[in-house]
Amino acid sequence: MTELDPDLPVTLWRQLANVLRAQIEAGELQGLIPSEPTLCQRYGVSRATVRTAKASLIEEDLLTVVKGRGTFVKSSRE
Amino acid sequence: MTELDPDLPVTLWRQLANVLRAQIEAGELQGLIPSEPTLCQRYGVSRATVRTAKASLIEEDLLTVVKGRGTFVKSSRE
Amino acid sequence: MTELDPDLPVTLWRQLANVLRAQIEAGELQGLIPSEPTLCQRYGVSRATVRTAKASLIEEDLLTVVKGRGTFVKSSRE
Amino acid sequence: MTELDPDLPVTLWRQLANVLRAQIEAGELQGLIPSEPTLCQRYGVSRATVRTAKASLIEEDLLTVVKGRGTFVKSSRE
DNA sequence: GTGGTCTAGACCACA
DNA sequence: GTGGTCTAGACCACT
Repeated sequence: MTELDPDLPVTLWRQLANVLRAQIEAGELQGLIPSEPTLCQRYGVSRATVRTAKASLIEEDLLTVVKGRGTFVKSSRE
Repeated sequence: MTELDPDLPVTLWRQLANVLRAQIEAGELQGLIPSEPTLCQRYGVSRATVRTAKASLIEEDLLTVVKGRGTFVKSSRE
Repeated sequence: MTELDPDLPVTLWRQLANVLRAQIEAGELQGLIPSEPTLCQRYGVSRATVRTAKASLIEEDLLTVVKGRGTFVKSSRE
Repeated sequence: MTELDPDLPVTLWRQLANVLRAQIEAGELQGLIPSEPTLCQRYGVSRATVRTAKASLIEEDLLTVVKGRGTFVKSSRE
């Protein structure tokens, strides 16, 4: 599993966004992505970090959120 | 049909309650109101949202429930 | 699919219970069984018929109900 | 620990409200009460059940909520 | 075939 | 890391 490094001169949320973006572009992450608590545990970061990383990917139009359902990788990708 | 907007800064159940209240006051909704599953479909929300909206209108004394029969607009309205 | 016959001198719910019991004993029905509305559609019977059939299988200790989750085939079967 | 019984002819949320009310009146529950997920685990119920129970105690003016902080036993009790 | 209760778990706003 | 809102869908009691 890709690890995040708090000692890098890059914010944790940006590292996490990079990791997730890479997984999406590699097709490893499709459809419904893991929940926020799951991502917190998996990458050992706080909820705020996960949310900021997700917000940045939503801004990039890579993710979309459905309230009460979860967060999904945008399907309109080729 | 009145639409609900998940992006408004007011909860969905409150929007739904407002819509139903307006229909009741306009006399468009009388007697037996549509069932909860029907309201779910019509407004694209979950049953919990429908129930919360209805609970608020019952609290306002606009609706009344008859077990096993359905929910009715209070007749003591002029 | 096994069909139920309203013209038989056996109640529908008993026919349905027999069908389900056979499926359980054949191992075709395991774990979570279909919901009540699904069974209604599949066998073309009313909700009451499904519930009576299920009640009889629960009485026989073949099924167990978990509120809010569903109905399960009893695992303590060998 | 007080147990809740799904088989009693009283709803789970009402049983839970009764338990919490008794603890408050006995002084066993003071200040910040356990979080909703904690109460879910402790009493083996869903969050919706916990929330309904809490809503009834808030209605009774036994509890008060501070957004983002938690739920507290009303201090104006002697 | 209605409303009543419940489960499981998601994201959101706020501190 | 809390409570707030929401989704999806189960069984139950009653008519």
